[in-house]
Amino acid sequence: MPRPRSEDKRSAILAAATRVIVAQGLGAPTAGIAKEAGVANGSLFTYFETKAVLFNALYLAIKTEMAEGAMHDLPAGAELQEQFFHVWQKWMYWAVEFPEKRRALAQLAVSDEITPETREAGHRVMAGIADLLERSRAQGAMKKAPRAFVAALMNAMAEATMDFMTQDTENAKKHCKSGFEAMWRAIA
Amino acid sequence: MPRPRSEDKRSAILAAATRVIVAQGLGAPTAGIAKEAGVANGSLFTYFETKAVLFNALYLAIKTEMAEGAMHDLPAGAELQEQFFHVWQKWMYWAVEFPEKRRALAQLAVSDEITPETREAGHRVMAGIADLLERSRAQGAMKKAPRAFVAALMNAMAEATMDFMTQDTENAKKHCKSGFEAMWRAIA
Amino acid sequence: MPRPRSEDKRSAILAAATRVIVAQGLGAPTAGIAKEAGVANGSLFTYFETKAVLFNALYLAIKTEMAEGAMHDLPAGAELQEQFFHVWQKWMYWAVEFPEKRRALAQLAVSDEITPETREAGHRVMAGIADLLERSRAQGAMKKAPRAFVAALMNAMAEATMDFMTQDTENAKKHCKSGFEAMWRAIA
Amino acid sequence: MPRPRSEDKRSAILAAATRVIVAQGLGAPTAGIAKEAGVANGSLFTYFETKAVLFNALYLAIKTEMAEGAMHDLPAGAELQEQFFHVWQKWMYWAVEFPEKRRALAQLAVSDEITPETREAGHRVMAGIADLLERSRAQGAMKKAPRAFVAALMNAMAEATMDFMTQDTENAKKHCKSGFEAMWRAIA
DNA sequence: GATGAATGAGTATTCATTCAT
DNA sequence: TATGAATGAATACTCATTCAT
Repeated sequence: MPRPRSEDKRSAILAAATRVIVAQGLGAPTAGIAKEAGVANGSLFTYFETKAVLFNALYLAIKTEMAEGAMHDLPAGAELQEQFFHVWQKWMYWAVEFPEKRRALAQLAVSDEITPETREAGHRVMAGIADLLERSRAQGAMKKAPRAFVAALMNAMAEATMDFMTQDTENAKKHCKSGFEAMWRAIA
Repeated sequence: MPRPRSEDKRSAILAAATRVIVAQGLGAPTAGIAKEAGVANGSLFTYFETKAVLFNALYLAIKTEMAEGAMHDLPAGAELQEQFFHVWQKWMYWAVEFPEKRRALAQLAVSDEITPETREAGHRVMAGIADLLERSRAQGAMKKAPRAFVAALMNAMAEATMDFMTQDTENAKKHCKSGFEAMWRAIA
Repeated sequence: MPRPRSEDKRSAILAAATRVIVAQGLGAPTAGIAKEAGVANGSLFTYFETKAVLFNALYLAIKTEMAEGAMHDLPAGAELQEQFFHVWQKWMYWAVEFPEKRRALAQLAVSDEITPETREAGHRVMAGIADLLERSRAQGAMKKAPRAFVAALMNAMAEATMDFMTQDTENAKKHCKSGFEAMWRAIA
Repeated sequence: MPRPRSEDKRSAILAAATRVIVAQGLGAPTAGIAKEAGVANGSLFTYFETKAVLFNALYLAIKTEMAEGAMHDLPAGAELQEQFFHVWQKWMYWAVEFPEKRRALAQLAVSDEITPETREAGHRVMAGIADLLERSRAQGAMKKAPRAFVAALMNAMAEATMDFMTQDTENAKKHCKSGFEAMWRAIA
């Protein structure tokens, strides 16, 4: 695919979109995003054909970054539960560190602008986590439940935990652990 | 003695809004909602001052109905876990029976049109479920976690279960039970 | 012409319209006028078929009242200039006493809702003043100018004087006299 | 280097507004003005932020043009009365030549959309005439009257004269002179 | 006659996208 | 390629008037 000249400008637009979406929601004018990014409003459309394309790209970019954050430094040799907890922790702390990205992602996730293809790509990007989950589930209480159901439950619990950690950063560490344990009890 | 304001018409507008929101999202034109309700587009505004007021009213109406559905026929004398499962089941089946209401509610819930007051009222309406949860948590694995965190986890798991049941109605009953058990393990 | 039941209500509407027009201009909603008058919005239309009809009626009512105020107690036996000054004075003081009526009248006068017929009727109502003017003009500096032109000049000067008196009520008496003298010099 | 904002387009919008206001009043839709100007309806708003801003700009533009018309070719060395008559004549003939501009100005002048700042700017633009008037008044019959009052009287008489000249163009010249003389008698 | 709910045409302004420069 | 002016479709809400009660 032919990339437009400046990768910097592309990133600036994505970063600006994140900020603007958090502040004003998905209804925010593209002109505002362009301004925040320091480019002319028409230029936005040389990097992203439509607003929807921009949103899909942003969704995937944030989700990718989140997954990479979570899988970073995975202790491959360790016990399964320990590996999972490591990932969980990185995941949660990424969310606490980049609350704007997470909030933008949350808004994008419920939007009907995000296509099934983009959502599918989002899942693929999370494959590492899904794999851990799969191995944890296989012998546990939910061995008979469909894996997608279990994944949905884990995700839901992860989101709830992130929310709580972000709201009450003082006790973030405690909530992180307690959320993980609840998830592990539920699923493994 | 003019025509009195009609409760029927109010309900028709709420019901129409539900359908239209599911089909077109929150950006749907008020004119479309009015048409779907069979009233003139100006009439919508004699029942709801603004679009935002309509959305807040709808959010609360659906949430109230959902809570009433869940708490219906509660076996007050039974064991705690049994009571909770009863409520859980009614709750899930309400969601399966009225998927449009649930989808509309989900969209409204993430909208920034819904005021904190409305959200607060929504919580009050769910007090019955919150109370059961509270009693379940008090002696269990999460007795030290903040109740709001536990409530958030339960809600998240409930939503995930509803989604799954709605997607795979054939096995709805199984998923309902399995979701409840996971929740109970996690929380009680 | 068949009069509606209550003359009181009709007057209340006219009075309310005066106040509302001053406060909000001619674009003010009929509903607001009705409310100010203490009647239901539909009732306004049993007294005045349309908003334009109401405005025409109000224009004429105020103009009539103004003319009657001006011609009151005319000293029929006196010198022409004295008679004229008497009328001028009454006219100006009516304007100072009822500034709202005058402001409403001013707005109505420039509106294109007021029909030529209504304007014509307004002139007839001012016939007494016009007659004095005519007698004053006939021998004076403007004896060759069309009477309508002279009337227009006098009116314009009268309006300017009223404005000034209303703005600076402290010196109203002085301005009244000075305005009259200027008019007399110009016209007689 | 995008298309620069076009001064022509701005003027076209002002000219179109003049015509449309005369034909339909100040309530005329902006879409109509845009169409008359030959621009898209959104374009109107790149030149004037709101309808009110457009109206204020138009008021000032017409008033400026009128003042410039009146003060053109002022015979600076001549007698005061002669200078004044020169200005008066130019002023009146400007009004006769551009009756639409004058009618639009009259409508705008009574509108409450025109801000005090704009009115103030309008006065400044007429400073040349005000100055002549001031010099004429200083030694005359109205030397003791407030200058604002005298200015108001002159303006009122000027407006009345313009109206009459426009209505009866055949005798415009005569009315022009006769109006001036009346004004001079009244004021100087 | 009185009421106020019902009607639906009407309108300023916004905004994604295009395009002349 | 970058710019920002140009475009015109889209939309919440208002309001004169009508009409059921």
